[in-house]
Amino acid sequence: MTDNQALLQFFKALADANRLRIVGLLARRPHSVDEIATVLELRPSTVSHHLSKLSGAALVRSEAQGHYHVYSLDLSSLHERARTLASSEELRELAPIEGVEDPFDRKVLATFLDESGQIAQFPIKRKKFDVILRYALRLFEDEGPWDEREVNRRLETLSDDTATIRRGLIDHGHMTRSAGGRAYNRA
Amino acid sequence: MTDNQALLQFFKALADANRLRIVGLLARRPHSVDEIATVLELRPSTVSHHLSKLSGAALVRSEAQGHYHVYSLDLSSLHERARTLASSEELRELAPIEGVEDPFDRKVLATFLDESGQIAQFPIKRKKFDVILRYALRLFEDEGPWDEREVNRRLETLSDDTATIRRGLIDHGHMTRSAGGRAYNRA
DNA sequence: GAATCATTTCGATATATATCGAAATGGAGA
DNA sequence: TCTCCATTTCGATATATATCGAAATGATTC
Repeated sequence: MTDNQALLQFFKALADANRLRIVGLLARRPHSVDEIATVLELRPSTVSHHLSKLSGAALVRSEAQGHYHVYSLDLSSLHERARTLASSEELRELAPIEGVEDPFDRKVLATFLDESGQIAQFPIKRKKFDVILRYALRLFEDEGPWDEREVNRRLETLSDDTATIRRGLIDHGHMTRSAGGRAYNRA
Repeated sequence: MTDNQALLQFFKALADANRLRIVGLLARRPHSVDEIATVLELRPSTVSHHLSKLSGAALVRSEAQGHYHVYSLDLSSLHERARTLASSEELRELAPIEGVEDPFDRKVLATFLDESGQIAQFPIKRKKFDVILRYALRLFEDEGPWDEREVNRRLETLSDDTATIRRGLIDHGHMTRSAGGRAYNRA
């Protein structure tokens, strides 16, 4: 389950009028299935269905007490989601970068690329900068070597500051230079 | 449209994978319908459908630019909802108090009553305290007068502190005493 | 171990809605 | 005014899901 799937499940769990009413009840105190069914005038089986959706989204937790299952609200989960909604960075990650599987890479790219694919800002941390560099390497999957003008031409699709990327690719060992520095190759 | 309906609409708007992706795109920069359709590989009519749902929840706003309609994310609305999720008081209001129509009264009762109907805490502000008192008056809809023991017996369903309510009912003019203070009547 | 009780699961049905193609709309530019 | 273009609306269809009653489950109590 990816983060995005979990977030979707969260919203689906709350996208129902009766489930919102259940959350409202549990926000006051824990309730059993039967109590909820009585107050909301629903069948126990229906309430159980709703609770399983809320539980799947980690919004509620249940504890067995005698014959009853007592459900209570998981506030920490709610607060966590509230933080996501308030964070522009996390929102950007909702639109995944095509073809990047690794979650960390996705997160970094979502943060530092704008939607047109341009690098909005270079990461300071080496590990994150490396993600950008590996992403840039995708532009060089054909047979090398390439001269500096060609390298620049391709890197321009990522940023005006081609020099920073080019230097990074060399310094981080993703590319090597030969022919007296005039020819670039993949490492 | 009540607050709760609006909140439901908000969650429904976000309870779809493609709409979450659209939000992710708009979190980076404004997009036209056609751009979104291209990136997400959906028909423009489908994207338009989604945008109208997001717009109905006040999550996005659109501006006409030439032939294009440019949609952008309404962050203030998102932040507002994030605050709701983090507020236990607002969550409690999701389960309405039976038979109370006035929105202000509902809010006050949701805040100061626990689900068992007990008064969790007495409001300081006179206006809110008055809501509680009017709620307490529901216990006296039959023919009076009632003696103090009877008044207390009924008020016990609301709070152990029957004296505070009883005094409030007199002081705020909802009830009067007669027969030398031994008989209580509705004002 | 048997009976009881709340809860869950299952099967069925009705409603909601995501998606598309086609047609309508409405502005911008000629 | 007429044309063009993106967008929206409409109609149709397929999928998802809310709800219920009945049956199964599982734990507690006698």
